[in-house]
Amino acid sequence: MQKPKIRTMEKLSSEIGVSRPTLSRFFQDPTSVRTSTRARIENALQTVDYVPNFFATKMNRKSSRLIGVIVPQLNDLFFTGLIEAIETSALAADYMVITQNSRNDPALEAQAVQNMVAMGTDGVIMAPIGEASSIDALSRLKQECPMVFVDSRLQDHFHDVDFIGTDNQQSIWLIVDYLCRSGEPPAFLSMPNRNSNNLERERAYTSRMLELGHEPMVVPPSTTGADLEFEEYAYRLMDAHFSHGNLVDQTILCANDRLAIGVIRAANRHSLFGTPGKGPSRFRVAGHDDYPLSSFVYPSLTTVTQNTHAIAEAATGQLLRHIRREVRIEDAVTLTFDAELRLRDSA
Amino acid sequence: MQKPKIRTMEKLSSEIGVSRPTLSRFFQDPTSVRTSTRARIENALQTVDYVPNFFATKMNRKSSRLIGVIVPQLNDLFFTGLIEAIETSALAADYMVITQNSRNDPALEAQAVQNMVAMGTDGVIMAPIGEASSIDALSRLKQECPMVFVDSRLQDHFHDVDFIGTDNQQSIWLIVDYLCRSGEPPAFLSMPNRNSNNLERERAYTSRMLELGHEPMVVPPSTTGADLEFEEYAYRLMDAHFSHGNLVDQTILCANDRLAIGVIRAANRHSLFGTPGKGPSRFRVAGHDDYPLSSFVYPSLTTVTQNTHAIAEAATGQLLRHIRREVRIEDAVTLTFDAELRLRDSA
DNA sequence: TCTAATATTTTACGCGTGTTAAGAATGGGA
DNA sequence: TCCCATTCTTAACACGCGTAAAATATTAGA
Repeated sequence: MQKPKIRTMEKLSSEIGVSRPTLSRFFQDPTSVRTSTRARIENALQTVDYVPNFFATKMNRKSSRLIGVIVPQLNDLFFTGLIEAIETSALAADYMVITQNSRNDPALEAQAVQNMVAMGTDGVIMAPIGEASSIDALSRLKQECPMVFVDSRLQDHFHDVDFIGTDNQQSIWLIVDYLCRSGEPPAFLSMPNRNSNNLERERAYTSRMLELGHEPMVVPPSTTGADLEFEEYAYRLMDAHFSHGNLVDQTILCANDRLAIGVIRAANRHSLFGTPGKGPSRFRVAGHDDYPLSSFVYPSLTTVTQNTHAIAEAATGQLLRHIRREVRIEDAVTLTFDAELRLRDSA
Repeated sequence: MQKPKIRTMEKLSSEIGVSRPTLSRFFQDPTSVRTSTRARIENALQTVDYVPNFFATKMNRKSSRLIGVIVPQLNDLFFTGLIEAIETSALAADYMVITQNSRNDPALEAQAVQNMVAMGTDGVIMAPIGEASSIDALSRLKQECPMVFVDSRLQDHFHDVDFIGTDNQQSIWLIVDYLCRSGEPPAFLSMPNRNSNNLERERAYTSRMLELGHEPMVVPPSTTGADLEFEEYAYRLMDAHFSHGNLVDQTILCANDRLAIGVIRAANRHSLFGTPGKGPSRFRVAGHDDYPLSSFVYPSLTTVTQNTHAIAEAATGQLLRHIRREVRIEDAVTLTFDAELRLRDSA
């Protein structure tokens, strides 16, 4: 019942009766050997247990056929969606994906980068932590293999690195305009951490509000709780405000949907979405990203979409072009996808 | 500004003036070389760019110091939480974690398993797809290195493999008892796919209902939509029921929180949670798992906890004991954690 | 200053596969 | 049947580092 285990290609070759180099070529590309030989090998493989040693195959090779993906956290469905989509594209191009989680820790991010270098990845797709990222580690990676930023970018460095993400100005203007024409001009709630999305969205909010003749109002971020999940952070912050009667008539535009989900919970706790007999409420919330669960909260969240799938595909495509040297590094590309309005019930 | 790049330990050794084997020992354990030598090496490393080749270091070594983790999907915060916790424990024991996503596809799962064998992982923690899992691939893995099942187990095989998860009988009884004593006995909504959790929970529900003298009622699963996310699946299914006036007075116990979140959306759409002026509603929902977002939906979800952190730690600990041969394979362990009730507003 | 213990170097081989070059075998078409 | 283009075998080297044994250097203690 147990198939005999063969541990090296050498033994396998003597077992089958073909030479080792032929086997080597077979495993890299089965069509590169004659049909009859291939059949012989494939038949033999049915009867034995043999798996080529991963490390040995990657050792003496010009290309590792490995693509690295580094994300700042895994407990976020935006990033997991991104990873899955990247994997799909990469697999289609016959690349294996190695994922590393930097956990919002610059040291871990640097470590992840070093692992990529050590594994000789052909390219890396990276969602950087933000301004805390180690410039040193990233520049080392950059000169080692092609890389592409997704989701967020580093503000003052790496202008020669591609970026694929959402056009925050377009998306924020879209939602700000909608909110302003449908009710009270919104206040803005930003993320506790500082990455480019946060800054760009806040800036876009402020400038658009001014253009529309409204006074921008940014909810002061809490100094504590930066280690919390977004939902919990926003919940606590807004719960405190509501408890003091602050912001209860406001429209709140959140830097992302996960914050908005926390705000909605706080608002529900304080019955801000209309108490029976007290007439329609004026409190509204809107988000940004179209998080997978945004349509499941109550009231369902009005937001603007972030096209995870398109971003992942574009990032992988651009990286592959770099790997194939079909594009020069000098021509750094910034590819952003337009957001669409998702009108639901929260605003 | 650019540090000179050294690509091999050989060159680095001649650069620094220590022998290569000494360097090799230094990288494996800095304390294994003399303090003065270590200082010399560490100083030199400041001035050059060198990172040991990952593959070469793993090649000729008895232990790869790699732990594999295979999950059936990434777009689920339960699994991402599990992965993060496993990584924490593994990192503390100086192991690196390689994660693979089987995407609920038996072929991909088999491929993932094969990758683990190819990389010579010292052990694998695996959340199997379920009954569709490839028995062949898994048994090959089992005889190659220690493995541990988490979350779900394979019903009719691998009784000699450890399992760490939640005690479904205890958890379901807990929630069934609560629901029965606080209102109408619940109906049961199960997952579209078939893994051990699904079956165990449904069985526990049925048996407990009978014990309590109630008629069990399992909502017939939809034949379509098995490829949907749980929330969407449950939403569509229940929306159809509610549209026909079915189940609108029921208490629904869901096999997991993600289903419950979909049910809540459907219920909200049909105003099942009490319309102003129509008196309190009888419709209730409860879930299972305490999904990170369950307290953020409205009404917040009553559920039973699944202790992700404890499961991850126990699984890693058990795997490490196997790796260190501190425990024999014959003594397969089933370690389950008791659930606790999380009473919220939905039931 | 000498000895013993410890630390390091030298030397050598091994890991499993990629890769190349030269020659041998094979197969298809004229 | 013969020739040529494929395909294969053989042989050898390469990859970057782990590891072991023996030789040498360093250090501590007397």
